[in-house]
Amino acid sequence: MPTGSIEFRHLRYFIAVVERQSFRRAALTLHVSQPPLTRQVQQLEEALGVKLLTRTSTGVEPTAAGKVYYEEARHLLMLSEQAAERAHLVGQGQIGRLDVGVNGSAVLGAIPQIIRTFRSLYPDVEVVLHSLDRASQIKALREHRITVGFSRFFTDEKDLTWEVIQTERMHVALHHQHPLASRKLLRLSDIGDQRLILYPRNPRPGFIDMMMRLFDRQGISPYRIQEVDDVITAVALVASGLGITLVTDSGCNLQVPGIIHLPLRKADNATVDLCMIYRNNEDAPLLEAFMAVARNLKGVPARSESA
Amino acid sequence: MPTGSIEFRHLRYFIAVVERQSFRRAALTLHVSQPPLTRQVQQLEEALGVKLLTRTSTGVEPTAAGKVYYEEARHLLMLSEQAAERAHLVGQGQIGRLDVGVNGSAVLGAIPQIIRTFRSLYPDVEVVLHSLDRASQIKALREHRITVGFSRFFTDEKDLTWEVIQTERMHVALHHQHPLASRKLLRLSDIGDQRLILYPRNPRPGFIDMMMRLFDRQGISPYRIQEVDDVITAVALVASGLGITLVTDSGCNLQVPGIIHLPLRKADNATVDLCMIYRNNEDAPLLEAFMAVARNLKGVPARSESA
DNA sequence: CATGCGCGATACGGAATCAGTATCATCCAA
DNA sequence: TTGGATGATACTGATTCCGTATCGCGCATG
Repeated sequence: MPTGSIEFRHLRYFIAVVERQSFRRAALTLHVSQPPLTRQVQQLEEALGVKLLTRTSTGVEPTAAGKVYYEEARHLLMLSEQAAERAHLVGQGQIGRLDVGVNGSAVLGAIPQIIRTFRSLYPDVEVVLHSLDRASQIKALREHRITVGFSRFFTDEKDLTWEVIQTERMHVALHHQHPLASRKLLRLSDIGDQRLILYPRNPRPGFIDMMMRLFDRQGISPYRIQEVDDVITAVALVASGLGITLVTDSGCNLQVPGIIHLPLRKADNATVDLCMIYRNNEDAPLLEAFMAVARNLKGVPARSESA
Repeated sequence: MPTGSIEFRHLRYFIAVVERQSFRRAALTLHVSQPPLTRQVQQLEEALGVKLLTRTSTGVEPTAAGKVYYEEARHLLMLSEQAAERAHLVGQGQIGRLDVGVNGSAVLGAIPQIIRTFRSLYPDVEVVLHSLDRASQIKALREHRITVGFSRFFTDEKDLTWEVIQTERMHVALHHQHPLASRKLLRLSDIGDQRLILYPRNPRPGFIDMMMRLFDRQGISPYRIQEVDDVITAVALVASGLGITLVTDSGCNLQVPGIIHLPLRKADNATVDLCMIYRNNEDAPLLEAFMAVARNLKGVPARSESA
């Protein structure tokens, strides 16, 4: 039946007294006078209902219970310091866990480099990747299952913020025996009548719709379009000579035998963004650190990874 | 860089606020007003150098650091309670460790029963037996390696106390074909001229010297004495027909084929004590409990263990 | 045997801390 | 727009804690 509440002060004082085997000597190291030590240890003994020290004329000696509680008290103080240290580090974003939502196709781009750079700067942070499409990322953000998401574009949401991390130019991927393969540069009008393989089929609106808007802006109406699930399928079909497709800078990393990539002329503005989305007013140091890394990679071409 | 000292109060308040997700609700359960909670949590945040809670209009929510520290704080409070409980139990003598010094020959007597009874009363106390001769027990007591020792007798020491636990009568162990084997009762004078096997050879003074004093008191001078190391060797020699020996009540437990035990008449006062020794003014609840058990077994014949 | 020295325990006054009351700024909902 | 709830703040009273002075006690020493 504990009378008063035990506080860390009791433990600190008791430990000092045990270690110095004397109230007076402990008082010196603690920079307090001796009476408070006597009182605090008395309070501790009363709270525990056990005599912790045997007072002799030459000093003090812990009882059996005192020896046990001494070890426990030291352990508690150590754990308290560790807990404070841990909380501090988490607050600084030095340790912890960061859940990132990534879109299937965007993973090929700047994301690997962002994550690699982040992990080298914060080696004690666990980065968990969640493969989620755009809508799922927004849902996961609202449910706090992820802290940040990546996709090609986002719609405005009142509780979320998104920003463009990177803008990539589009390239045409075609078979090396294709009639256009000898060109150095292509324009959108060059491929309007080609058999176009676009992706992904879902979710809509998506990359396909962005491209269609680009064509539409120039009065071009592609009429031979095949929709597939992902960029890899598209490239595989191109390698089989079934048509041509459009890939980003980073999509060019997807090297497949028999396929060549030709840039589209700048004037066509055939670009696609990589966007990052997160909750408004999120006070997460890890997110701040991660966003700083991501923003620093702006403009760094995803292709120039010297492999 | 912690400004003030963290106390358990900070942890208790913080935990309540996190669990109730509100300063006001936490104040109700803690039976304090709301402002102290605000201040204590602020102090905690300042000491840790981290914001632990995000204050919203509907209540509070822990930050990443807050979640981590909440778990740590709960753990710390739990450990503190456990430490208090443990120290209390140790103080009550309910748990702990008791180191007992035993003498080789005395182990056959009341000691097994004492320890068995003690262990059934205090099942969570670890009883450690140390096989030490008389001098080693005294040394071990002074060095706090054991808490209590057992032997046949002790010399007075200013820092130690000893008391008689049990007094056993001596019996004569002899071969069943021995000429005296037909008797019901023997007197010391009957065996003065017999071939006597006594023990232990070391340390001196010991059991042999006690017996010799007994004979001397009656003007008997045994002249055919063989000293061996221990009671077991002595009994083995008796079984081989090489002489007779003297054993205690408990020594009769050492049943060997071909050997019979005959009591010595009471008038000869052929008895031997079992003594217990411990440090003066020892404030060890375990020792008190153990001594209580040992004293209660006084007069209980060691032989009457219904096997 | 007397005495000095060191130890922890105690008494009391002042300082620091804490808790309680009243109030404010803010946000959300009706 | 307004009412209700939230946490933060200012100020005052109460509690706790600490420091100085002193006591009683045990042990060593002359």
